[in-house]
Amino acid sequence: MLAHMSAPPVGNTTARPEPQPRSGRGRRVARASGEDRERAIMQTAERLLEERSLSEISVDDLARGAGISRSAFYFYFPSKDAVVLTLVDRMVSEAAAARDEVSERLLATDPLAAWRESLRIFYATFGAHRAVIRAASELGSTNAEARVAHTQILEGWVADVEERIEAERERGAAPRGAPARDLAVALVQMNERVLSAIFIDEMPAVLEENVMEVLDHIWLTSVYGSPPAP
Amino acid sequence: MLAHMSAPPVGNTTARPEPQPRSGRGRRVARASGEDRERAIMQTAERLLEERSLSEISVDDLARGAGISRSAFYFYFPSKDAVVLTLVDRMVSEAAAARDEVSERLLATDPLAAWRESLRIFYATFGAHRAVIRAASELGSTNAEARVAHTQILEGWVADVEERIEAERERGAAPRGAPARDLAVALVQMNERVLSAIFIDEMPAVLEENVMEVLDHIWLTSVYGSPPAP
DNA sequence: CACCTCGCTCGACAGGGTGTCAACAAAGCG
DNA sequence: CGCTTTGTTGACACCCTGTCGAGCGAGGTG
Repeated sequence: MLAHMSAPPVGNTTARPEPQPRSGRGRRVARASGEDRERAIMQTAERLLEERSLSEISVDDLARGAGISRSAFYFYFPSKDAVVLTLVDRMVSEAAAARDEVSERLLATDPLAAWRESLRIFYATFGAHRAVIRAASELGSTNAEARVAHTQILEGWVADVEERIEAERERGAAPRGAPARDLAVALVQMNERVLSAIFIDEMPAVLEENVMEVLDHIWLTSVYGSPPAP
Repeated sequence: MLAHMSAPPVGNTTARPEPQPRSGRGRRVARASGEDRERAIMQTAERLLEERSLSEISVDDLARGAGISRSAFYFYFPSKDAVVLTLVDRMVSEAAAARDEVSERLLATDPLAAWRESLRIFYATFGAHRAVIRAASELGSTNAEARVAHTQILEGWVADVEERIEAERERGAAPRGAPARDLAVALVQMNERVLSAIFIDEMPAVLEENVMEVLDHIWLTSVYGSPPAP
């Protein structure tokens, strides 16, 4: 394996001589003023990402933005990528919390509303951090750790959706058609793709004012409907 | 705009002092043995991309693989990215030709079969060049020209799908539901995402043996079906 | 045949980015 | 007060990219 890629893997905290116990991705243990600097770095990152893409931002930019030297940056994060990963973590946790709340509230009483509400949760949460979404999708193509995280996140959503589909089939509300797991994967991936296209200002994209209607339509018809006979 | 990104934009052929007339993306006008070298570079690229990601391949690797020096490489292509773009062009043309053939043959007589066949075309064509797909998706996140090309390609497919949906609605075979254009965008993007996940060995992914069934299902239910009443 | 153009090749260079290190400063703390 | 922890820094060693001027060799031209 080559080790000289332009965006090297991050976070193999184990193989690094750490003077202090660290949690997760190179974040220092909570202590004193260093917390401020760390926050400053993350804020700078989020701010710069609103203007340019991740590959157009250097460690130096991040450091200067936070008022420290480039080398000092490495005291707080092992790499530029690690900063983005932290930003993404935060955003994903936010979405997970909101989704759990919806499941709790609607799943048993009104499944159709639960589908719709869940879709709206992701739209709202991720729509509020478009710069982070853009960076995350960029990261996925170069950074192995990012891909692992991405996999875990999707896997969680897929499992949740699969379970709901099975439940609807169980109670006779949805027909047994395509394999539930694979249907779930496809729908989750569609969501991801459709929403990020909108957030990243890709073209073509679904008109933002129609996106919830369209996603509702595809999810509900494919879960509850059967294809036409030939 | 900063110009010091690690993967700089390519192909602005206009702003470059070209000694010879060039067509498209820095490709030389057809002539002598240079053609061989150019092919050698492309072959090397496709071969190396089977093993490592685009960012792990340097211009030097490509040049050495083709038996020339790094500087000589720049005689043939303005950048690493341009090589990939050329590879992608080739693949997309292939898919376009196949799709046109299907439209011609099935669209008027058997619309349902036309949907199914079209899905299979993309699966087969792109599945045959997985390394290129991987590289293309990596390129999209850093290279502006790649994004433009991507947009044009998708826009073409979307227009085609939208037209077919409208036609089915016109003749009363499909219900008028979600806006046809937006439905088309969402479905095309889903395809792209689901298939590349499979080809790139992402996880989670739809099981490859189920993918056609699942895509058929989602396309047909969402085009021909109506969502359940609350 | 001599010449010259032109396609092609190369080494060297300049510039930018990354990650690491040893050394230094300042702030607790026993 | 000395020692450790927490920050901070400049310098260094690399890697990669894109450009340039100079050179080489084969084919056409006079």
